[in-house]
Amino acid sequence: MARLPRYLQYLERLPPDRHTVSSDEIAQATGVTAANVRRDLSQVGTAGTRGVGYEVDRLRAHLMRELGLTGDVPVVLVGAGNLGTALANYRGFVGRGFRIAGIYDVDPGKVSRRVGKLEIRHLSRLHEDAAERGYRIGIIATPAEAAQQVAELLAAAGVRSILNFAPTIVRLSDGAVEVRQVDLATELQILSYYLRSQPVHPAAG
Amino acid sequence: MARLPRYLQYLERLPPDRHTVSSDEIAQATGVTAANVRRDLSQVGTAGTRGVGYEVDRLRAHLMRELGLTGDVPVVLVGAGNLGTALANYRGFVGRGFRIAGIYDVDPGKVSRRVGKLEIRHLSRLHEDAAERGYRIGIIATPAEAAQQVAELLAAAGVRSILNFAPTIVRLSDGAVEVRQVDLATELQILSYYLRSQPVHPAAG
DNA sequence: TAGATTGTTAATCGATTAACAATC
DNA sequence: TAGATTGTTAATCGATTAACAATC
Repeated sequence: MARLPRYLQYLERLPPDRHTVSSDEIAQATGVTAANVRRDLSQVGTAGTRGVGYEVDRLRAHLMRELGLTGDVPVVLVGAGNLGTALANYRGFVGRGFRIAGIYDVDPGKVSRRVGKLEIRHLSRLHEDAAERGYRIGIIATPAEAAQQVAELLAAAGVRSILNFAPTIVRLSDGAVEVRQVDLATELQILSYYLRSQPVHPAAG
Repeated sequence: MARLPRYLQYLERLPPDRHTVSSDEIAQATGVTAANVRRDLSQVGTAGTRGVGYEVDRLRAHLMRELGLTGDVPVVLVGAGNLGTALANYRGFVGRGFRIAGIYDVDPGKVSRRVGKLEIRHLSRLHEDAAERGYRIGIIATPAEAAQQVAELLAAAGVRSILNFAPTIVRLSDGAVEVRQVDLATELQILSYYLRSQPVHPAAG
């Protein structure tokens, strides 16, 4: 269920003195209906208390377990350009159970340079490193032309989930690999769709 | 309809000698069912030819018009850190109808530096610039703490669609502003959910 | 004509919601 | 007890799909 991470995100911003939370509060904060929140939570086996709500700590722990965020999922990043570097430095991952455990590129000008604490390694080392470091999730931040090939390398290296930022669709025949496409231009196009019928709006407010 | 951009993306990668395309081909390439493709296309008023398929050029032009990609949508970017810089340089926008028309930050160390052809401007100038440059879409690439306030500034400046990369949920009371959340850690968490029940997989293949 | 493929109907499926009994 | 809030049922809604007549 794609909403669980949103609930978790909300819980994590709650002040530490909040001990319980109601489905209605979660709903308000996340833009979901209260009935839907309760349904989602009961579906993943969370127990609230009638008349009281959900215990924040237990709910958070439960959601993290449910999402497989058991502390430390090693993530491998391919592509050390602008976007790759930004992702490697992205603060949002810290404390959410993920750790960038390796960065790869094929550009000799980039290989062996450092990004934060990690040294960029040549892509040819991906396979051997994977066995050792146990990469579970792969991020593709390469140019479009390289994405398909990188996806296949990642799959062959045992990665079972891929997040693709390259502006191209990658297809893997292996059904066991989950691929999520984050095409930034596509996101803009979706937004643009909503602009469609709106008049140009002068600066207001 | 959030699938239109995917169809368009597929059409754009087609070799120039392809004159027609069938719903089945689009379906295969984008991972949607053929019936769904036909339904989507007919819903936006595209006409195919029975027994032949869709004319590529006409379909592409139609989708672009439908998505409001009439050449040049000015996009404003707030936050000139790693992620903001990466976004400003992102190749995927070019040729997809978008143009980063302004970059803003509040850090004096960044203001008036250059990113590509653009000079980073102080956020306090956003409102006046907006009237002049007609920003339609805003991208938030700031730290989480600043995101809500930036969203409000953007809305007040007349921006009607916001893409938020900061790892926090922003809420705008103004229903006329569409906000899309692209939380990178959330994307990973969704992937992680699919890893959940899978055994750790040794490097294969 | 024969083969291909659209556009659309009708059936199905799943997700959402309102509502309320259960219960703290 | 009275007020609050869950968990779940049943109704609703919308999206997906199979299937096929229409038609190139």
